[in-house]
Amino acid sequence: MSLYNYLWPPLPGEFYYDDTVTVAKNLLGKLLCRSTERHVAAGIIVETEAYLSEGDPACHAARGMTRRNAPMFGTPGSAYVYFIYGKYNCFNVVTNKPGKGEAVLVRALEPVMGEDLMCRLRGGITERTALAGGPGRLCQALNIDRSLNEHDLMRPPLWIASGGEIKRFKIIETARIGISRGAALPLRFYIEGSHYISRR
DNA sequence: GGGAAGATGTTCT
DNA sequence: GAACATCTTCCCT
Repeated sequence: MSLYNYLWPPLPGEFYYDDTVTVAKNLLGKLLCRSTERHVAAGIIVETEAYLSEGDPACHAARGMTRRNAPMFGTPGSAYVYFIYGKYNCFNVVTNKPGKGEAVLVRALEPVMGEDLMCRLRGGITERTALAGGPGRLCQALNIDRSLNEHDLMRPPLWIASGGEIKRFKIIETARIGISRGAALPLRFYIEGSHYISRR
């Protein structure tokens, strides 16, 4: 148990056993925390997308379980990480109920700690808005890859904490980004006015 | 500030 | 063999 896990205790498991749209909204303003041997990096979640098992053809689980999407059917509060476009990883949080096949894609962070580490992992990029603004970027910045599949997000080296000190904000709902099927559904959520989201 | 195009490799059909 | 929950670079206005 690291010092930072004590300072930023993980959200309880019940948080994730809820309607996936509700969890996607509730994750906004929370802290995604990553520890390594020597460092801790963390950022405020400012943008998410919900992927549903019913009526949502864009969801990886829409056509049943495969080897890739199996972690989506696991325990709410565990990680689903997949590899995309030959280069990038995307980080999701499993939600709802075990076996349901739903998840929330975390799309953007506002860096709050360990920016030096994020900068290095991102190949020297220094603009704060580009460090973790985008699902592929935030996985690079926090060194998240498929080895963290099914990781329990109540424990280091990757956990989600309450961002208790974050002030009130309004949630904007839009269509999701980068998909062809189910593209009209309003399942993307972000913090109004945030400069750190992936796209306007 | 925005649009187009190419890179890249795993997964599923 | 096609699709893909993306990013970067390059060129345009």
